[in-house]
Amino acid sequence: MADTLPKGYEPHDVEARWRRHWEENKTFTPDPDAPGEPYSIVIPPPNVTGALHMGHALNLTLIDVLCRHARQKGKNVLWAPGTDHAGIATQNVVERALAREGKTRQDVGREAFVEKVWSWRAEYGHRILDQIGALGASVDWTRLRFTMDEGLSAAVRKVFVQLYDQGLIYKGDYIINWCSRCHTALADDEVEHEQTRGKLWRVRYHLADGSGALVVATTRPETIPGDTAVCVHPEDERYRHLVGKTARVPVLGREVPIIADKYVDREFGTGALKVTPCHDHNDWTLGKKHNLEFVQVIDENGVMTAAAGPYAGLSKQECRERITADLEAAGDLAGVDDLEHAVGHCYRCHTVVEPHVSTQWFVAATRMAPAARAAVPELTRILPESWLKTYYHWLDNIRDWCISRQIWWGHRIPAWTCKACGRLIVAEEAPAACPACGSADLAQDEDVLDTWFSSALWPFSILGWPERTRELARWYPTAVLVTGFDILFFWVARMMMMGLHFMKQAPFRDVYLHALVRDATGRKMSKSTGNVIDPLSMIDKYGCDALRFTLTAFAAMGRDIRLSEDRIEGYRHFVNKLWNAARFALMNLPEHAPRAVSLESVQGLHHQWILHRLEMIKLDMDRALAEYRFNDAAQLGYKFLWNEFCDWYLELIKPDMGPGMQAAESAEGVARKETAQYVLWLVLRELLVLLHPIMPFVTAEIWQALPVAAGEKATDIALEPYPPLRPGCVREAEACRMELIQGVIVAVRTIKAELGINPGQKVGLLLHPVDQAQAALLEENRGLMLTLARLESLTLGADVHAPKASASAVVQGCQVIVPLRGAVDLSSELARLDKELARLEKDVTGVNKKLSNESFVSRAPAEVVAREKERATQLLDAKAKLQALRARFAEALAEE
RNA sequence: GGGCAGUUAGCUCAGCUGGUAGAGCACCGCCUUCACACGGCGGGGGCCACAGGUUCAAGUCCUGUACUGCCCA
Repeated sequence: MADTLPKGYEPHDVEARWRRHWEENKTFTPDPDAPGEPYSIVIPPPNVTGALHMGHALNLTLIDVLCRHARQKGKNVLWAPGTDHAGIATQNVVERALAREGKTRQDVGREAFVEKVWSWRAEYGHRILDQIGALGASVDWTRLRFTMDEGLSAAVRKVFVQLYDQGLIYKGDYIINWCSRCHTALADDEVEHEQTRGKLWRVRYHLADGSGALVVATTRPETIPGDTAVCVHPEDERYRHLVGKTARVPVLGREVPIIADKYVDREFGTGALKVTPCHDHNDWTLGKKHNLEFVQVIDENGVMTAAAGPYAGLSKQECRERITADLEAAGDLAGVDDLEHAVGHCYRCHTVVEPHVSTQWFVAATRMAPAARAAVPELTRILPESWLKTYYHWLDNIRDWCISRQIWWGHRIPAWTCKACGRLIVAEEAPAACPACGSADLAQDEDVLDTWFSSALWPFSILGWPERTRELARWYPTAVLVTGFDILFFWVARMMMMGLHFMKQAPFRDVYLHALVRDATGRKMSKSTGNVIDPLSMIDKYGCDALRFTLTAFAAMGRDIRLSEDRIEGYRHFVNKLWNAARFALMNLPEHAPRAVSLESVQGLHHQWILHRLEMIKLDMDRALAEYRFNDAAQLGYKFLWNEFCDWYLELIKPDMGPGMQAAESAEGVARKETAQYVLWLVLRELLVLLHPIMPFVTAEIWQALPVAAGEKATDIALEPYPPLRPGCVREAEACRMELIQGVIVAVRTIKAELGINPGQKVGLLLHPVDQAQAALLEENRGLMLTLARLESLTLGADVHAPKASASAVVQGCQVIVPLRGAVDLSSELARLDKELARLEKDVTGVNKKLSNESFVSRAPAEVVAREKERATQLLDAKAKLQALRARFAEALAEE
């Protein structure tokens, strides 16, 4: 007997030990010059000061499954880890910490503040990395990157300068989304629209010539001072006569033109729109188009400007209240309605976003998008395909990307203005003097870049670009990007643009978008709802492998995952099952690896069967993972281990193993035992390798406990190749024969259970086989049935007849008869037979209906018809036999 | 308003290219069988949202309806 394992699997020590082993041995650090097809994945970099949440756990688990599987397939795998500086989010965290000391970032100053963020990062930055390790992620820690690293920052500057020189980055006035709390611009997709209950005010605008008025509808009366036009639909009969006239802005009295544009929705409100170019995106477009005046009435703090006249100095909210009161007093408020409408919020702090005109930097995304669009699906596949349309739609309607942020934490924009002559200088390094006038009095742009700007370079910047490194040559483009669909725009599309532009190759062959992890009732997990399930406490409680298996098993393409703690607990049982199967194996294996036997010619139906099943699983699991069907891969492993390997195979080999069982100490008995040991050892080993990508720790632990050849040392399962295929072990016929044996065993168990016979009580069994071949098969495998059905005797042959008082069943045409004695409730057997007969009857009717359908027989494929006919024959045979048995039994009952 | 998903057992979900509806959990019996009670054996439970259509055959393909969710405006 080999080493033994503790009775229950205890993940803590095991996980810690293997983590250390893999890190110390640099197991997952690949050599760029090593052979093997390159396979690389970049980590979606988490926020450097963040903490691991369930979304990360899902993402990392799926990537890890792919990477470990790719290694098994002999690929040269690089999984590069790293973190993101997360500009706004990190700055907010540090600002909050300052606020606790009663200070603002302005109090400490820019330089000191940035220092503070760096020390914050030094203190908390390792937390998320440690958590990635705790999840078992097989990343290459030697290639850890951070978006603010010197190398990556240099890449950012180089990209910025090149794009600027190519005219793809420009500076300009534009209406952007402004968060007055974060005090910064936000990109379009950083604004979250939420249905909000608001009001729709109907305000009367008098015509300047005094000839009347028109009523305009607005959700934001505080912007009235900024109005520079009133707009109606050109075909709107109600207003057509007014176009070209002039209206007075209520309260302020300023005159503005009445214009016509098809943009106006005639159905909405009154069909007349007030135009405030500085405070609404669509109005901005209208203002540009119609050459309107641009009047800014709200500043970047949300306070009314001098241009707002009597309302100057008020907050937006105060202004709204005052102005509506004033309108009412003047009799120009025509009405107020409730309205449900979408209001933009900052995705970081949830403050209502204000459209705001200012000078910002932009990437000409409109010009870079076409290449990113054209790359899909030819160069890059997006999976599930349902996201294709969304990707196209976004790129087709893209606006230029605002990349400047008025914060301090991030890559400072590499642009300087000469204070002497006003010349703008864009350069990778700070220039010493102005190239135009020679002045050394240069001021660097105060803004930093959008975090996603550096993230967009991630697939090549972390490989060393712009240096022409071996890593870059070897691992770009990457094999697949695995990420959540929520950052398809933020990140994926932008990496596509940048990768195509700078590398001339799309950054990934595949993009696999996984679902969001939700709570058991389908709600998004969030701290405010208090429904988060913390992955680390789950690992602590149930083990990492249980969590990973759960996430993998639920990762069906295109669907959200509803997670609850008891699911994880459930899969812990699975981990434990594997553990105990291994314990059983160890108790029955020799000290050293069992002597090999030829698997292709192995004797014993149960061995042939399990080897056949193993071949099927290898093929199916490989295919499932190649197609990102993670849930199928998990399911295959689960069912094979539990329902085939444990439930049947381990039970079937017990007679081969044990002393006192059939395996006598004869030469034949020894041979049987050795065969069983070898097949058990081999199947378990290969099964461990198959499960390893999903459950790295428990499989590693069991693997090193299994016996190896004398003089050899246990290897690391993480380095094991995918089990080789053995076409010679594929045996459909034997698998079908095994099903007969299993069917007989189940029939006996069912009879016992339903007639109230204790499962442990041994009974006699009579079998009347359908033919000679079946008889031989049953005879050969009588030992299996004796043990698993718990029989005291087994008689089989064509001359076997059922005693009147016996329970019975039919399996593959074979009559299964259990003579009854003692205190057995006979009526329940009659009920059981009737139920079985009814079931058969239903099936017979169904098949007959098909077969009697003329067009089915003539039109369906011949093989389908043949299969149905075969089925009909079998059903009728079974029915006839069962009816005869029932008749005999009924007689017995009558004689009682 | 536009787009995309989803609707299958009490719950959570699988069902790829149409051919006998599945799993896990929950439930009901029985079992301290020498790997595992985090276990074993057996069992009940579904007009596959609704209405049409294509087909010999539809959970699966098409059209429409009704809810639910997400994204975009």
